[in-house]
Amino acid sequence: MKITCIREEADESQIKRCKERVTELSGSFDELSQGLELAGNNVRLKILFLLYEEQRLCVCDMSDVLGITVSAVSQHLRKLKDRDLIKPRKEGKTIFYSLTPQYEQLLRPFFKLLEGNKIFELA
Amino acid sequence: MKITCIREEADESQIKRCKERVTELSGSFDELSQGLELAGNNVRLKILFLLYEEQRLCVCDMSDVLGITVSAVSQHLRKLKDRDLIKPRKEGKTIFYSLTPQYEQLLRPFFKLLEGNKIFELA
DNA sequence: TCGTTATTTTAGCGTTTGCTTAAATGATAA
DNA sequence: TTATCATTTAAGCAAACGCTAAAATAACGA
Repeated sequence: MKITCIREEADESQIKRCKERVTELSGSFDELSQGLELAGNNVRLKILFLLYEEQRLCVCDMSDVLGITVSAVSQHLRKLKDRDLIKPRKEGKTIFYSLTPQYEQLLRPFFKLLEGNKIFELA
Repeated sequence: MKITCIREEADESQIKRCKERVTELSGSFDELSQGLELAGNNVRLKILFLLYEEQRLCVCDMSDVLGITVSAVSQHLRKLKDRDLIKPRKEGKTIFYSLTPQYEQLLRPFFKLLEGNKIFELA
């Protein structure tokens, strides 16, 4: 496995700078990429957005809205919960999920775009 | 497969509202989730951030910086290019990649957080 | 207690991902 | 042309993903 590519005209100082940057921000890359990976699934993005608009929903209703089994939704919710994107709150028989404040804030720019159906206007 | 969950206390109007929302924003969910999925990979997030900070880099240098083979980097770049997150530009023997303006803009909030190593401050 | 309701967990499956190695382009310079 | 450099593509594989169906919890009410 040849990892190091030595271009003749490579800018060594740039490469060094980048390597240092990647090292020092390593933890942030891990944290953020794991969050984005969760939001980067079609079903989970819908769940997150619906929680943004509706404040709270239970597994049962999400299953109905999204047209997949309760079990499938529950498995998505576990992933989101494990990484603290959402939190559960029990009320009577039912468990309602909500966005955590920090991810509501982090993802707000995207929710705003979705809200206005403005995603395609990027292009 | 039982998709519809009828809770006794379900808010039918809320469910109806959510279904309509999911339907009308369907295209935006697809578009955005596909973009986030790409940014939600550790290696690709680093690539995108490095392009944000350095303006342009070639496969060869990224391979060096990230410590994976040129081939692996090239395969990530293809995915990013296919969805218009980045664009190639040939200069001499070398192909330099840059962020497209629309995704530079879309992802800027995250780049700003990364820049200051502020991801953990979310919690 | 026994059902019933809401949810989670387990098992299993087909598909997709990300990587490596090796082969294939493409383009430049001798 | 041939050789070399930069990059991409193909093949193959182990691991992860997302789903369903079925079993397991958990908690409430008759």
